[in-house]
Amino acid sequence: MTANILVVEDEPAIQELLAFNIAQCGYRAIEAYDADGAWTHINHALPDLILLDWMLPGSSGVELARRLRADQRTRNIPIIMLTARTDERDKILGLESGADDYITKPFSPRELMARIRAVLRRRAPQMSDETVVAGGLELSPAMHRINANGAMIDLGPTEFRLLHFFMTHPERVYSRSQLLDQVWGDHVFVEERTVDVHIRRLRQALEPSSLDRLIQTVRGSGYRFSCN
Amino acid sequence: MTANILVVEDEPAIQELLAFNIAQCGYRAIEAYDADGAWTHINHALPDLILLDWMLPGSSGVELARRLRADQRTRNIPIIMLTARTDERDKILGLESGADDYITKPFSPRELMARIRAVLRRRAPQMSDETVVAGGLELSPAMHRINANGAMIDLGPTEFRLLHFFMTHPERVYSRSQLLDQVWGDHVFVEERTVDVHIRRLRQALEPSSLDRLIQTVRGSGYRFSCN
DNA sequence: CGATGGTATGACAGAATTGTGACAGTAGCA
DNA sequence: TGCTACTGTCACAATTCTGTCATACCATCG
Repeated sequence: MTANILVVEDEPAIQELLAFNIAQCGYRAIEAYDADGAWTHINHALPDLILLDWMLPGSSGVELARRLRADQRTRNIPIIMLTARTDERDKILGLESGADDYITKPFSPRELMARIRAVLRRRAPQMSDETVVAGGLELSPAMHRINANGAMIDLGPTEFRLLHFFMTHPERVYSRSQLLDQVWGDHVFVEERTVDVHIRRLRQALEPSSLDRLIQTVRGSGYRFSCN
Repeated sequence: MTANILVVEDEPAIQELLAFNIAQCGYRAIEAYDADGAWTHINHALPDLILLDWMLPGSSGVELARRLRADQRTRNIPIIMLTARTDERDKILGLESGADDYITKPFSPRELMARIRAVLRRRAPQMSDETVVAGGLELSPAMHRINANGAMIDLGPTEFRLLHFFMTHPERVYSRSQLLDQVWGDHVFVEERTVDVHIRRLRQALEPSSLDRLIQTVRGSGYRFSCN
């Protein structure tokens, strides 16, 4: 899973340092030098994480962070703020504006990478765009479409993610809490029984195609998507 | 399975609330009221998770966290920090000192338990997930499935655990009380005869594949799973 | 051969787990 | 702003699982 990290930083030297460390860790760094450049990149492809400098030419990093939080598409992208000062007020402002974490320059690359990993680990896994085929179903994340033996099936966002997870992890039993972690994200706090309800809704949607038995209950353990 | 959670909290009311919720979730709460008490418990038996209050009499929670991280034995025990303040700076400090997660009072028990589960799950991925093969049977804990010469066998939770134990401990006789300890857990109180009933149910499930003779009765001693 | 102690089996009620329909709050959208 | 669709939760129904008996069965031994 190579995550794309958008680095918004106007100083080339630091930009380069960050890019080097990020690449070292197996992630891909995308460079932006101001808020406008950042938006361009974001509109082109949503990054998995944004490393955002507090001081930017034009509009500040905090402002960009606010804009990111206001937009539905970018709302859930984690942000780590970078600042040159140790000014405490900056920390408060940065975190209030929606940043997930915060680090001051000069920082040790090791600490930064540790935080990046922590933030990435915490976020809900991203769904790839590849079409998945399993058990007579064809699911295309890009088009948000499901083809069941020629019939189209419409699902809500949650059921869609749930089915996508099952289709990419077939034949294996997942407990309710594992499903919550994988499909809802491990920072969400909902009742475990909520999973049951969504399983039911998913089965209900698959029923017209007689594919509802693909999702099996394993009493005492959880649920399983089985192609047999 | 039942994880021990050390709760380091000086306020009895909160201690009790935490203990109640932890017990509710099936974990065991161990109580400590200060850093020294915590060390005593830790030296006695390593907990699976530590719930640590930020404000403690004597040395602070952060200090205890640092000490835990410095010690080889306790380095890998996950820590969740509790704090009364909503000051984001504490969050930074807490995470820097080695905590795995962080929660502010007042917290919802549900959120706290969700985090506990998440942390425990991250740290301890399923242990014996490996497929076991013995006596013409193939048992996969991950899929919660049993393959008997191509035929799928469905078992209830108890029979599944029983068969899993037998397959991982073949050719040896176990008494009823040993089986109760190993399969049911050594804290439950059930009649020894109950084992007979579950043995029968297991044999019944294996019968269609003519594999019921794998489980042999040793009169006066117990039962044995034999591959011959 | 019958007595004896241990084991197998079928039935059953209570416990535990899961399925289901309803509902209110919320978020997205026009 | 109002409308629509989606979510999470609950209460209750339906199902399955468990532990315990009572009884039938069997090996062993006097």
